[in-house]
Amino acid sequence: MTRRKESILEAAAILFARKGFNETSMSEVSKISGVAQGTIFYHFKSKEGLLLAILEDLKTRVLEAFEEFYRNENFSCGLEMVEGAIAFYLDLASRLEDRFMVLHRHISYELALQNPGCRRCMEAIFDCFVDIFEQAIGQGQTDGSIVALPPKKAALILHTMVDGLVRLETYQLYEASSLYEELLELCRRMLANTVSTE
Amino acid sequence: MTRRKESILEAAAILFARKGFNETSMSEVSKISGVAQGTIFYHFKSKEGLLLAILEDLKTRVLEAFEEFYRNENFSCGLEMVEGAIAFYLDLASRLEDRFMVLHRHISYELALQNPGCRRCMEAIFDCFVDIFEQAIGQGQTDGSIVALPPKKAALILHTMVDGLVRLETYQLYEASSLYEELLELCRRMLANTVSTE
DNA sequence: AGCTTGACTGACTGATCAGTCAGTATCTAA
DNA sequence: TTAGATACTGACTGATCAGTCAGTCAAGCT
Repeated sequence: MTRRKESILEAAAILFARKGFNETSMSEVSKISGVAQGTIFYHFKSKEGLLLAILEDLKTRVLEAFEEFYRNENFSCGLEMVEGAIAFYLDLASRLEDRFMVLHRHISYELALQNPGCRRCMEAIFDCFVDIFEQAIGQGQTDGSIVALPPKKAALILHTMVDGLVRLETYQLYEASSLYEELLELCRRMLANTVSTE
Repeated sequence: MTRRKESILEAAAILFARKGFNETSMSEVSKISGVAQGTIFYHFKSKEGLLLAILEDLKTRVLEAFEEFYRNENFSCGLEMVEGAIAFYLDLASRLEDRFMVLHRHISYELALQNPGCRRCMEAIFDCFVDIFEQAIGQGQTDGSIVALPPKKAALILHTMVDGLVRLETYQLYEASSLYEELLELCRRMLANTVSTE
């Protein structure tokens, strides 16, 4: 990846995230990235191709972070791993704020509907997120820290909750960070196995 | 409200919901609504004014539904009222599917940032949703069916969960309706007061 | 030196779109 | 009946934008 290509990708990600895809013109991307407009079309075949490249790049980063989470995994029980997964997710969303905003834009879902490559990419990202929660719940059910419930469904709901917090932050509708402790507490109550297995 | 104006509003709501605001041209709105393009600008001062009118109309409908919910309120305890509120929200989102999709579009939040009237409208809708949950939680804490926790924060998280389910349905990422029972169960565990108050 | 190639440039184009406007039709009330 | 108001029309305009293309430039090879 040349430096030029990277700076186009970075500028486009920021603009698509903050202004939106259709609200951003290629001449703006060229201005912000400091690259001539023609150069963008030399590296990316179209505006949509540029969006796809941003999503592919995000997929790579998410999968890397995902693997790191498992490598450093060191939780005393599944319930604690769920808490770790929530913290991991929120940390990732904050570090990759602009990329998550692009991911949350409708345009990405619309592109996924008409472009199989994009759909595979979006699914990989989404599956990765849900997987973390599902693994943690599965482990918790094995070690007895989490109550019996369908792991996949609970993982989807968990992801929805945590991602909702990220959305609240994005839209600045509420001081979302102040909800973090509450969210953890509610998730614990939601999942914790209160019946002793001994 | 003339019949012409209504059909413009209806067509625009459907198009803005399914295709997006910037992806919909005024000539499409005119074609679908069966009204000349000039007529749209006779009734609405601009394309953004049309979006604002859709949101104002939604606000009216939501506030009406909200009042009806309270009128028919007949729950044995606060926890049951929370369940009723979740059912109410999902039913409303399904009946007003297209309007909710418009509400979920970034463009609505962006318009709210630059147009105070739009912001007041969006806040009224949002507050109304969170209020239902907050009232229910408050009642549950009074009657002892719901555990002690900050009602506003818990209401925000509840809304996030239920709205997340609506989003899953919109994006067709998962057979979301199959999550309904699970969601109810998790919310019950999350909020239920397990300590006897007697 | 001469040749090739990949990176890069920015002026240009055809298409699209929001919004305008001059004019027509329909209604209403005196 | 008619004058004025309100509702409606669709061709038109100026602006914007994605994408193109003819050509420059520098690095590497022979």
